[in-house]
Amino acid sequence: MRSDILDTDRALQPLLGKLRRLGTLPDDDAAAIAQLPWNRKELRNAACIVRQGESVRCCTVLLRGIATLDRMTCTGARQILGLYFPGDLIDLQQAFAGDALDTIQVFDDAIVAQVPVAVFMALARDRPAIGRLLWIVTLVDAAIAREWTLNVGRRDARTRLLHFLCEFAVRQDEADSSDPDVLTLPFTQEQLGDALGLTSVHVNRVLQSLRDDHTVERDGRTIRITNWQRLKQQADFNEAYLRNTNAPRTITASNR
Amino acid sequence: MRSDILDTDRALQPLLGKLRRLGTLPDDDAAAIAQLPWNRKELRNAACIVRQGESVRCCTVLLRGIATLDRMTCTGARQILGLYFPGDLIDLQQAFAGDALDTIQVFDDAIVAQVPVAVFMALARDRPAIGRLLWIVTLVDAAIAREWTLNVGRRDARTRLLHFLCEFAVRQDEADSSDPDVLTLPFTQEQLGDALGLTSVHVNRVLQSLRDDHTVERDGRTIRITNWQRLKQQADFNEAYLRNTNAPRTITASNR
DNA sequence: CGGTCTCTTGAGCAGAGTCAATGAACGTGG
DNA sequence: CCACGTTCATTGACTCTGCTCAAGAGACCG
Repeated sequence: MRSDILDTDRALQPLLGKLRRLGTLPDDDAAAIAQLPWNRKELRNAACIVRQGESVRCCTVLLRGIATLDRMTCTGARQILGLYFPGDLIDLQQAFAGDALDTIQVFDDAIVAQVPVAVFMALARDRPAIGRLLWIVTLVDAAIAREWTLNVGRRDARTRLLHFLCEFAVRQDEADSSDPDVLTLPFTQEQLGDALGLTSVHVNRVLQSLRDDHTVERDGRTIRITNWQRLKQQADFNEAYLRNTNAPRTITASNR
Repeated sequence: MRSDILDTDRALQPLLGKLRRLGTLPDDDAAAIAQLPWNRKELRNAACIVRQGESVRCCTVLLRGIATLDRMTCTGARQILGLYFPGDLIDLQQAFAGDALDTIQVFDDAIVAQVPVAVFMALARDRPAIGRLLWIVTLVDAAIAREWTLNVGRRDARTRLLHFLCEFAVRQDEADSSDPDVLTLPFTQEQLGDALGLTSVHVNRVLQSLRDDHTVERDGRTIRITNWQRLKQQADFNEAYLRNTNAPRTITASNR
C-alpha cells in the first residue's frame, strides 16, 4: 500500500476488503461506502483515538497502523481488550453508545478515516447488505473477545502468548499480505503483558524460553515463525473464530 | 411470569423487553417480532442447545431459565464465556456462521423459542429498526465479553467473583424483577470456577472468606446482598457496559 | 552527557492450583 | 424405609506458576 492512495477514492479499500472477507458485498453498496464523506486523521506517537468517558461523534476506520482497545481496573491495572488492523472499524460500540467505555489508542503512527456517526448509521439502515455485514463484523468482534477470555482464563502463560502471536499473524496477514511468517510486533513487553493478563517480567521470561525452545526466532520485536503448523498446535489456535464460516474462503498461503 | 402465557402471542415478550431496553422499538416492528413463527422447546437437566461443531438452523430466544456459552482448550479446561437470561438471543453468532464455535447449555430446566435463521434474518433485513437493535444487542454482547476478559485478566479472585455476582444480579434483575438483593445462583462451585478462570477449590475458599467478611450472606447457592453500594465498589463494578447509554434509562430500584 | 524507556536478571513471595480425603445432600431402586 | 451411588461442598497439605521488588544494562534522544 502506498501513501498516495490514502487521499483518493480508494482510501477505504481496506474496509471493503474486510467486509468482503466476511460476506457478500454488492458493487453498489461498495460504491456507497467508497463515497462516504470522511476525514483523514494522522495520529502520531501513540495518540488516543478515543478516551474512556469521552463522547464519540464519528465512526473510525483504521487505514494504516495498529490500534488497541483497553480498560483499567480501579486499582490501575490495565488490560488490552482488543486489537485492530487496517480495515477494521475501531469504535462501533463507542459510536452507538455515544460515550466511550474504553480507550482506543494507536501504536506509533497511524492513519484513520472518520465518518460522522449519523451518516454511517444511515448507510447501515438504508443498505441491508451493509447493515448485515456490519452486524457480522460485530459478531466476529464478540467471538474474538470471547476467545481472549478463554485465552486469559484457561491457558498458561506460554500457550497464551503463542495464541496471541497466532491471532496477530493471521490478522496482520489478512490486513496486509506481506510475508506472513515475519511479525513485527509493535508492543513493548509490558503491553504484551497487558494484553495477556501477565506482567512484563513474566512475558520476558516466556519469550526467552520460546527462543531457547526454537519455537520462534526472535530478534528484538521481530518474530519469525519457522513452523506454522507446530506453532498453531502448541498455541491451541484455531482461526475459525476470526471468520464468518459462511463467507467465501480466501486462501492466502498454502501452508496455512 | 406464569407458564400459560408461554404458548400465547406474548411468549416473546422477554425479547421485546430486552430490545426496548436497548433502544426504540416501533410498535409495528414489535408486532412483527411477536408474530414470528417459532417452536417452543423445553430443555431438561442441563441439556445442550447447541454443541460445538454442530450446524445451526435456528435462532434461539431464551424464554425461561439460564444458559451458558462455553469453549474448551485442547487440554480439556473449560471456560464459560457468556451468560444468558430470559429475553436473550443466545446463538446469533452460531446462526450466522452456520457452524457453532461454542457449546450453549442451559442450567437445570429451561424453555426456549426457536425461529428459523432465514426468517429471522429476513426480519432484520426488512425492518431497519429491528436490524439496528439486533446490532446493538451484539455490540453489548461484545462489550460484556471484553469486560469478562478484563475481569479474568486483571482482577484477583475475590474481586473477580464479586464482579461476576454484580453482573449476575443486574442481568437477573432486568430479566425478572423479583427481589434484586437475593440471588439464587444455578452454578456449582466448579461452574463458577469455569466462568472465572479459577478452580472449584479456590472458589470455595473465596466464598467462605466472603461469608466471614459479611460481604454477602450465603446459604448454599442463595446469596443475599446486604449492601449493594459497598458490593459494587468492592467488585469494581460499573454497569455501563451492560447498557447502550443512548437508550432510555429504566430505573429499577432507588438504591441501585 | 544525562535522562528515559525498555529489556533483562535475580531473589523471594504469594495467590491459586493439585491431590486427596471426608462429609452432606439427594435420588433411586430394592 | 434403607442402602447405595452420585454429585457437590469442604478441608488440609503441599506445590508451583506467575508476581513483586530491585537493580543493572542497552538503546535512543535531545
